[in-house]
Amino acid sequence: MIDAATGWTDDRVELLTKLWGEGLSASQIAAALGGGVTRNAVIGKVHRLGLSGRAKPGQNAAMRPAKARPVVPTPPQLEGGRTPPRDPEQLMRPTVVADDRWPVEEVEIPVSQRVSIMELRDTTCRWPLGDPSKPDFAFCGGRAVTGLPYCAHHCRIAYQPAAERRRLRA
DNA sequence: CCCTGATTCGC
DNA sequence: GCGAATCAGG
Repeated sequence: MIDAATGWTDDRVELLTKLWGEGLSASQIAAALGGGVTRNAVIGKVHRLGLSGRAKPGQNAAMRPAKARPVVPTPPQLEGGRTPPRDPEQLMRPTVVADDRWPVEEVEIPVSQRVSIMELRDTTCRWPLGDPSKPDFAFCGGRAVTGLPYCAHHCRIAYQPAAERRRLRA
């Protein structure tokens, strides 16, 4: 194990810096980082890094009053209306984790809370589940992190730390 | 009540 | 260095 959850590893700091620079709020970044990191931890780190004092509070794309279309950061797959793989099994398991040995907690998504596209609210996690071409297609339906399209769990998957092969070499 | 970042201060 | 608690605010 590579002390991931403990302390700020290079890639976590990297992601923090990147997302902060993109204007995401501390809580949003905390959700993306996962590992029990709180927004306070993020803010504290931001200050220690001297990243504080961002441009303008509220000018962030992800925080703006969602008008026309909500900003969808990094859908691992299924972007656009494109229908990627035909294999339902693959769709059910967005293995974005790929080569990373990132400790993404395996949390089962309660099928019971899944919602259809009609039931999506702005605070509903839009993580796609299932085959879009089939009737059983639905979305995660969890409580999305404010300003982001996904719940905390799916944020961790959507916002993976920059692939750093540097350490992977080990 | 939801959220925001800023600061303090014991660890 | 870290982050919970707290503060000040929207």
